[in-house]
Amino acid sequence: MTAKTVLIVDDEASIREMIAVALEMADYRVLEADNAQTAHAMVVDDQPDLLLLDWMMPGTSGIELARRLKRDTATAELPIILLTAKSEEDNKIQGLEAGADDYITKPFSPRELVARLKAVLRRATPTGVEDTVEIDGLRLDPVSHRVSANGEALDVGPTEYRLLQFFMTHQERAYTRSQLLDQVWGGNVYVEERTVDVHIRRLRKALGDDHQHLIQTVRGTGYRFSTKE
Amino acid sequence: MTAKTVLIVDDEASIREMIAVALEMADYRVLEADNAQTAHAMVVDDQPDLLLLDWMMPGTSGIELARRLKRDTATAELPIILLTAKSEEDNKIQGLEAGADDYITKPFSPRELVARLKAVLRRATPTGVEDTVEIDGLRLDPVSHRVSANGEALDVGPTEYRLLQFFMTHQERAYTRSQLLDQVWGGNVYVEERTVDVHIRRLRKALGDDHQHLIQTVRGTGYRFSTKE
DNA sequence: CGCGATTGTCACGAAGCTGTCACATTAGCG
DNA sequence: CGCTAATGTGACAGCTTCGTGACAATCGCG
Repeated sequence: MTAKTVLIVDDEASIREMIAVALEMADYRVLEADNAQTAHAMVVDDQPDLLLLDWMMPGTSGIELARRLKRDTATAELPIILLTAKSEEDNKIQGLEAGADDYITKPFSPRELVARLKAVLRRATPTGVEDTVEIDGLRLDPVSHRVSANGEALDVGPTEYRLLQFFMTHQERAYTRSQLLDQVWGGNVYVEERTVDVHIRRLRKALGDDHQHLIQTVRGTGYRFSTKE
Repeated sequence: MTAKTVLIVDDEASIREMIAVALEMADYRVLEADNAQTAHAMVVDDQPDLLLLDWMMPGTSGIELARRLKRDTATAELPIILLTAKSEEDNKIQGLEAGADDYITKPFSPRELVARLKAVLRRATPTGVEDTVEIDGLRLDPVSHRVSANGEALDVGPTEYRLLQFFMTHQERAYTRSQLLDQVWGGNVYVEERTVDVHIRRLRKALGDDHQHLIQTVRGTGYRFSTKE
């Protein structure tokens, strides 16, 4: 999973700092801006995944920025959480009307912040619907997160599961170790290429004698999933 | 009674907006999607109580989505109201055949929409009584709010009860801790994910040796309720 | 207010998973 | 047939995830 980027907009550096530390501990990438003008530019340039926006700021207020961003189709999808100093219920309504996805009143615990932020991001990025794949009696069901061979459950580790899922949805095509690392491990990990071999072996072992022929070695290149030959 | 959640699916933001405002005034929770793909994912993840579906959309059409949802047992119960631009009677027939519960032609007044929607929901949840579920000798009765195993009463705390109820009505599907927090604890609470683990353990303990195998750990992902294996 | 039940969090240990290495085996080639 | 590069395989240390008991805070109720 790639780290999400959060843009913090607040005119008080100390507050930004506090939030930034909390977010970095929770493995988010953090950007900062101290006014609406800069913030707008950064939203466009850096495309953060979420905006933490202070309500009260000199010049263009936070809510004004929120409204502007929601109006522009290019940025309308960006989830926004508004921060505000006091529990002013009136503002809350205005804030939500402006298109904010959540609303946190200061003071708040870093933990609460992170939790709310997770919730908003979770809702913003709906997980795609994946269909069950069945090939040659081998079945992978993403909904129940299970693998079975001719009805019998197979014990497959997390990485082997992802590897198999990738293969089953990309049959009949040879992949290099490097491509597999990109697709299955995720782009920016650094792992030895030979590691792929080890997981291929673990997967073959898990598949058992009946199905390991599906994972084929393409000498000098990599591996392929295929029912043929 | 908790607010009902309505998922609006339409590719035009202005229409969604109009409907959303009307529904929020009538105290419904509103979710939105602008294409069938996202909508499908949200139905699965967020489990809305009703689907407001536009007939014409780019890509997979609304009616196609309706058909798919009605075919899948997990989502077959979800009431669907189809929206359509003109009073095309042919479509109406097709729509009802696809499993839609009602059918509204644009333009419509917000009041009409809310009224129809209420009617459909009323029909869908008969007197608000949920059925008792019994699986593998384990029985959960929402009326008496009790759990029993092979006739013998089990001592289950409130949270464990809700957790079990959710699981028993959503078998064979792996859920992340995050999803469980959304579904069982409610969307906007902030709780540590590991808390789920603790309640899972309490539930397992309460179920006793005979039934705790029903709650399965999906390593690296979350948990699943299943009778198999 | 006082009491038991419930809840969320933590710390710790167990269990499982991961990446890497060293060495065995194999395929391909002249 | 012998050589070399590529791949298979078993072992293992380090790390992550999960289960579990304890505990303090809070809730519900008399």
